[in-house]
Amino acid sequence: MKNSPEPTVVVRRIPVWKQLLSPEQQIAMVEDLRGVVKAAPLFSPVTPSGKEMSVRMTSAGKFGWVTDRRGYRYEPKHPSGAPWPEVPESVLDVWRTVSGYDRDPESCLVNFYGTDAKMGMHQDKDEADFNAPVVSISLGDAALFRIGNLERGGKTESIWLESGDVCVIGGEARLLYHGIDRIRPGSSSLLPNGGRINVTMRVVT
DNA sequence: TAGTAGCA
DNA sequence: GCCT
Repeated sequence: MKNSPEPTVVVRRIPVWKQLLSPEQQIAMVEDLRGVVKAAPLFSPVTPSGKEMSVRMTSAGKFGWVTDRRGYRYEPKHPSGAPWPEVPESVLDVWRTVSGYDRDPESCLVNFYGTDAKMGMHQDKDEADFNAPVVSISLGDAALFRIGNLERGGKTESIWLESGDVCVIGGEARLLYHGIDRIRPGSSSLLPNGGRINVTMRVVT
């Protein structure tokens, strides 16, 4: 992969590389992610308030992000008790290309969005060190990504993230509220059954 | 409040 | 899209 290319666009201090991954790289990554899901099956997380999230998720790496009535946190094992699988090399390559960070990620969260899935506005703040960025990879159907402010409320900006796009949430943007408003069904043929995969990598400790 | 529904 |  190219070394530290310039981002295509920057939205609210979040750099976005459109089509950083070629179609061939996207296909290979999806194949790697199928291996992750086989070892650590997708589950439907429940928020601390007891509501089921519309995305299904799993993780790879040393820690995986989970939520249930006990709260949001990183855990060293899948809810089944099995250890999380290794982060695929294809995914790590993206981190090393765009993160600008020395340490490798300790957590790789894999979120699957069906046609109707959404993600409400939130901050990523379950990590110990906000100096490390969050790197996000989009695969499959396009998603409307909304970026807000350091506190709830106020004006927001949106951008469509398409298959192969990568963005980095770091620096001054690290704690911005953000979310996914909707998925555009049929916008990609990468996933035979449609939907979107979002892969996010983080340093957790 | 990593949620939802309702109205326009 | 805006509101909560």
